[in-house]
Amino acid sequence: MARTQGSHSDITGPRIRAAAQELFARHGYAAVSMRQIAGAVGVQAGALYNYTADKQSLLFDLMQAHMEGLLTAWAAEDLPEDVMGQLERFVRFHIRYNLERPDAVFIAYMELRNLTDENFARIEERRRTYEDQLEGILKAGVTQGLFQVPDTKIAALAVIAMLNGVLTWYRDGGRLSLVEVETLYWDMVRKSVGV
Amino acid sequence: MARTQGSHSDITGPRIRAAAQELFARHGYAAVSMRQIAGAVGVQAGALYNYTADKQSLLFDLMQAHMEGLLTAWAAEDLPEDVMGQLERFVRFHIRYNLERPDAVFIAYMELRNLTDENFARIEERRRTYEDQLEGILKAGVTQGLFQVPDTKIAALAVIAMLNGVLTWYRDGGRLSLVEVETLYWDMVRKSVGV
DNA sequence: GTCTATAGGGTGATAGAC
DNA sequence: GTCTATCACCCTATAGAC
Repeated sequence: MARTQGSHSDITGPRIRAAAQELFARHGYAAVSMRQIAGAVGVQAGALYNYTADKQSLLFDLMQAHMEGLLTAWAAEDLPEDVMGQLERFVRFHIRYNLERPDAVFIAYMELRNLTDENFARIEERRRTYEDQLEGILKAGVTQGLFQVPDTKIAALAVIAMLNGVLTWYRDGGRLSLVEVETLYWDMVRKSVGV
Repeated sequence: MARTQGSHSDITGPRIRAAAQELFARHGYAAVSMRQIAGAVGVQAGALYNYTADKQSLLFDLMQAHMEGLLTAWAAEDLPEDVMGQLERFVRFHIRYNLERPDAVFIAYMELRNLTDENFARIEERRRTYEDQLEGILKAGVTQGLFQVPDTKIAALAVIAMLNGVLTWYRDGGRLSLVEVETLYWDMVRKSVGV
């Protein structure tokens, strides 16, 4: 069957999501118009509505896809037996995964208040599930007497906040390589949960 | 001299800044209109322009005032002689000061990309000055052999990012008191810079 | 599937009356 | 100092031609 003129359904959708992700990350969801997104893709604004119900769905789909990707990638990690090794794996995984997709991470943290209540609850549940992965490691370490952590929930939040901070300053080709950054943060995390 | 009817210059200005701060923190700068701010204050939109040149100045003034207040308050702290005591003071000061004005802190971290280039540079300089306060303590501790910190710049950023994380979950009247939170974080920071 | 055109309603900022 | 009215423009989302 011959292609209809101007028909690009298989590539326009991904290009819209890519353009929206970059623009939302740079300027913020509320500051970006559907016309800007369309312009970045090279179509008219009306064409966007063949791929998304509305602007809110575009934001939610990006955040949802990011959280699912994060959880799936962590679940696919082949973890070592020892808890200390698991914690190191988490630290390195988190830094590396987030630095590889800074726009998606930025949106996931900055645009929560632009979600509808229902969408917010769904993203929040995914985020909590991720935090629980780290807290589980900390709890196991406490049980085994390896870690000295008075409050595993707060410690998990503190570690993730610290690791997320990398995104605000890391630049490719900067003073430190990715592995050096991982190692610096792993050193701080390891000591912060120790005796 | 008798008051002109409807003249409230001495109180309307602060009320506009307070309303803008709350609305910017809750919904984001780009999502809040001058009409919304005026409505919260109880005036018409045109009246706002007796107090601010434009919307951008309103945002910048809030951020600038916050950064100056933060630096001034830290400078006023009566620091102990020992470096370990100084680090503890910084941790407790940062958590307490920020939790007392969550809206201002939220704006200072979330709305940087809505500043003009010139305004961004001025805020960024203030932020860097604050980070330098912490890095100075870490450097002194390394010199004295009290701290084991391979990279004081990264460590300062990591500690501040960790402490800022408190803002995302702390609620008045929650499971932990302010002092308990301070102590939990101080425990983690102390260990993370130790040997 | 994309286009043009448009509905219906916002936006920041200003002018001039009081 | 605040008001009302307005300018010039932008917004999301939809309808119907091609």
